[in-house]
This record gives sequence, C-alpha cells and structure tokens, in this order.
Amino acid sequence: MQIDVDLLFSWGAIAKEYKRNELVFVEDEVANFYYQIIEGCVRMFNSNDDGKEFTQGYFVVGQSFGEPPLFIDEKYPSTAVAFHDCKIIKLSKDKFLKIIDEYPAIQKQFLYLLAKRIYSKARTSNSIINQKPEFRILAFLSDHKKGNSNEKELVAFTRQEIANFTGLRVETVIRAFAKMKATNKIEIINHKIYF
Amino acid sequence: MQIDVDLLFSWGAIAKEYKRNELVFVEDEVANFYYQIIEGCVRMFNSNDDGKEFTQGYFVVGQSFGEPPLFIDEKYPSTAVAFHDCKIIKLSKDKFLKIIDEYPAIQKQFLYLLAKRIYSKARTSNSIINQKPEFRILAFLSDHKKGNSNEKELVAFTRQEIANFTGLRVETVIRAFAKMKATNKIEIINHKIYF
DNA sequence: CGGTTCCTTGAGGATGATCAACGAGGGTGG
DNA sequence: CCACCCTCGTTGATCATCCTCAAGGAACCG
Repeated sequence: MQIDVDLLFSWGAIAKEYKRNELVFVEDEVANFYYQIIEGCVRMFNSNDDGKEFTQGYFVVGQSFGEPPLFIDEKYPSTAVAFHDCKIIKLSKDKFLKIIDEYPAIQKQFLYLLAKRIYSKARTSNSIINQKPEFRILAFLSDHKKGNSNEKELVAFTRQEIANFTGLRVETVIRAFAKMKATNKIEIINHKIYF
Repeated sequence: MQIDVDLLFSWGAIAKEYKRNELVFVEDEVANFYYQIIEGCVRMFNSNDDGKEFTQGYFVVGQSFGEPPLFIDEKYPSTAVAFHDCKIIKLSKDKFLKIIDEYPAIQKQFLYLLAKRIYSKARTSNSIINQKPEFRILAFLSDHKKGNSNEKELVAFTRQEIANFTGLRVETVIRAFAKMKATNKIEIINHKIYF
C-alpha cells in the first residue's frame, strides 16, 4: 500500500471507477493528479506513428502510478489506461505534494519506490535492447512471475501484451514460445503458457 | 550540485581520482558507496554476451550516480566507468543514508532527482524501442543538446558512443547520419557533426 | 450459436547486423 | 619534422532476423 487510503480521503481524495480500456491520462497531458489503485490494473504505454504500442509497465492494486511528473512539473511521458475494470483514488497535485511535505515517512517511501522503479527500468531496457527475442521474453516472464518458486505458473498475459512489452511482434513472440516449449523452458497446455 | 561538497567531506567522504576507462563499480557488485562527480564524466553501461554494450547514461560534473541500489539494498544493475579522467567523491552507504535522514531538504532533492531520471528513462526507452534508427538518433541528440536554441552545436560523442546509446551498430549510425545530412537535419563538417 | 478476441502458420521482404577492408586525423617519440 | 600507431570514420557486399501480410483456426462469452 502506498499512501493510507483513509488519509487520502481525509485530504479530499475521491475514488473513481474506470471501465476496461478507459483512459486515465494521456501522453503529453499536464499532470494534475496523484493516482492510486484500489481495484483493478492499469497499463502505461506509448504509441508510435504506425500505431505500434510499447508498454512501459503494469500497475496493480495498492500501487500508485504517474507520480514522477508531479514532482518535476512535466507532462505525462505515456498514456495510462484501465487494463481491467478499476477503482482508482485521485488526489490533486497540490494536496499530494503537501502530504509528501507533512509526512516524512511517506516522502521516504516514495524515495524508495522511485529507486525501485529506476532499478527495474534499467534492467528491462538493457534486456530489451541487447538481447534476442527469447531472452527478452524470458526477462519479461521472470519479472512478472508472482511466486519465486520453481513451480511453473500460468502466465496471465496474452501474446500481444507480451509483444507490446518486449517491443516484438505477436508472430515473433509465438514463434519464440514454440522454440521455448521445445527446449522445455516453458510449457504450453491448451494455448495457455506456464512458466 | 547534488550534496554540498563540504558537507560530504565533513561526514567522512573522500575524493578519489580515476583515469579514463577505469572502473568505478561493476554490474552485480554490492552497492556500498555514494558517488558524486567533482571532475570529469562517467558512463554507465551493460555488456551482453557478444560484448555489445548498451549505455544507460552519462553523468557529468556535479552529478551523483549509482544511488538507487543504495536505497533498496540491491546490486548494481550496470557498470560505471570513467569516461574521461575523473575526480569523484565517495561516501559510505551508511553515512549517505544518515545524511538523507538528517537533512529533509536533501531527501527532497533526491526525490526530485529520481523523478527526473524515471521520466527521461521512460522517454528514451520509448524512442529506442518503437522507432527507426534515424528517430532514435535524433532523440539522443535532442536529449544531449546543451543549449536549446536553434543554432547547431557540435556533437561531442563519437559514432560508436551514439551507437552504444541507441542500441544500433556504428555502421548503421554512420549511414543514418549520411541520410540526415542529405535532408539537412544535421551538418557534417570535417567528420564533425553539428546538430 | 454467432461474434469477438486471441492464437497460429506460411511466404516473402526489408532492414539492420555482420564482415572485411580501407581512409583520415591526431598525437607521440625517434 | 616525419614516421608510425591508434582511434575513429567510411564503404560495399552479404546475411540473418524479424516484420509484414494474409489467411484461417481455436477458445470463449453472451
């Protein structure tokens, strides 16, 4: 949990519902709100001219997103959309920055959070740029694995979503999966992937 | 300037000199120090199996680098090397974290710094993944332009360095530059690039 | 059971990587 | 001052890989 929900409400935050695929904010828009997910899952992405999308990240229950621009007075570098139906807390930028100032413990939490984000962005951009499709996909799968046991678990992303995250095309992802199945790196049962 | 130099020294920091190409820290090493540049320039990068390098970023005088792992108790995701001869202040992790705790203003500065880094990492990874060579290079050039005037200025990176940053190969960079010259996006005088 | 979304396969093509060889400039030491 | 070396830039030819396009099949849901 990022900021205590009751605290947020006491500062005037409101909860808003978003249907699947509804936009939360759009690239190049001015950043005016702090967002924290109560229910559902949010995807951040960029589109290029051809309509090809690149997923910057997924955010789930309890996580906040789109904060960096609030601190540095920048526009949103990406678009955020409800990946599933969502309930999201919204608080104005001013109030959010005041909370940060008034509660040193919260400020510190955000420092750690941003440090984590940079760390993982450094790792993903490295694996995406330097490596072959199979490697990129494996990096994605490892990062998004819930348990860290050896047991294989269901991958809850479509091949298209994995393609968007790894900067590949669906067909390439599918073909890579075929190879990975052959080498026992994953299992595919009934079109579902287990890793 | 990140943290006041005198303050750092008063907390027991030392200044160390690094020759060009000398390593400051290495990928996967445990993070034990805070580093701040007094003189010179540092490059952070990853190498993959083929020896191909991907540059995560350049850091110049007055900037600190390699802090995120200090906050979250992780190993370094990349290697740092002196790009030119350097003088760098080094402070132990413990003392650094104490400074962060004792001076709220400094803590806040780091929050802003990390926010900026995330913002620019989001932008670069997008332009690198989604786009054609020429576009990637233009993004790099814009990001590293000092003045924001329209006047063309000398690009102080070799073609190899630009290739490492954009995830391309030298030859591809050179060929892209040839096209960009033809379309007047850059000038090349005596092998030097002006953008 | 009809529609939508997702998955799959094949063929062909474009693009950037690779390999090899050479040119140009700048600095250093004899 | 010149010869050499080392780094950086350049060019062409060839290759591998991933993208593109097209078509169809499977699963799922109301």
